[in-house]
Amino acid sequence: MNRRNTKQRQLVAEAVRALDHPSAEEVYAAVSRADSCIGKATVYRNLNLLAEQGEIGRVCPGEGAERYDCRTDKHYHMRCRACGKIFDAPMAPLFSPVQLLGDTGGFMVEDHNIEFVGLCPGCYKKTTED
Amino acid sequence: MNRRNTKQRQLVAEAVRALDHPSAEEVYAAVSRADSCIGKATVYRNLNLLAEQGEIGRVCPGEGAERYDCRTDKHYHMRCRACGKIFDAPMAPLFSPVQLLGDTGGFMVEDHNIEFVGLCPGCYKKTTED
DNA sequence: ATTTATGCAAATCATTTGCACATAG
DNA sequence: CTATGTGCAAATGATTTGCATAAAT
Repeated sequence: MNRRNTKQRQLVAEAVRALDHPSAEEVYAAVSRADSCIGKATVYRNLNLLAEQGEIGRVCPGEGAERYDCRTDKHYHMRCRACGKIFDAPMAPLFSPVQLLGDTGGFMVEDHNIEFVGLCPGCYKKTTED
Repeated sequence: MNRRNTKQRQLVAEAVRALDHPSAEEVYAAVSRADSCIGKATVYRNLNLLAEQGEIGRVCPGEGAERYDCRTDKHYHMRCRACGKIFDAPMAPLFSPVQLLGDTGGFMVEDHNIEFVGLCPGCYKKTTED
């Protein structure tokens, strides 16, 4: 399982870094501009691979398609319920959130995520423009 | 839009209450036992309807299919990364989590969710049985 | 009687997989 | 050379939708 450095993989990694919390579809669109022959499956495969290797982050929103993240450090997100866009939450990760839990009944907590949901500036504006 | 009280809707609501954070598929399986002719679309439509009306809760896990919840009060969940099952987290909901946030840059936070991820007792046992 | 709901099948959307061919190391 | 990766099309899984029919009110 020696990973190779293909042009396609590089393009996918670059796209994730250039875009802001893109979906696979958005990465595909961006990468297609540089290499119009690239297959969507290749984009998906490389997103999974880069995420597994810790080179990019993966965001699993409560709603909508997966998104990818150039940041790989622990942080939380805010999701706009109107447009689905993801934003970094301005909040330091909880140091030891497990201390907030009572008796889990034997459930081994390994990780946690916090998602804030609301309206991004653009979508909020639209709701007040009526 | 006067909602009707159909046998199917009752069965779906009962199944959500009888099961523990079931998926739509699990609700369908349970309801099929009482009414073998029920359509899967009817189950989905009623789950959505009951959730919209606040009669049941909906859990959107970071991974895996949506799940439904007899509890409708605010609470957090723990998800087993091995079997996908959802458990209630023994933790009081944060009173005002928005206070934990810095400047959101105009993002209007309306809600938040916390998901703990790990291994449930059963799946943890399996990992140590080797 | 009317309107809301159902069952079925087909459609949709995001993602993965099989396979023959291409290519990085 | 040979394992790893690619492009394509088909498969998958969860959920939604269109439509003719059924049943609550």
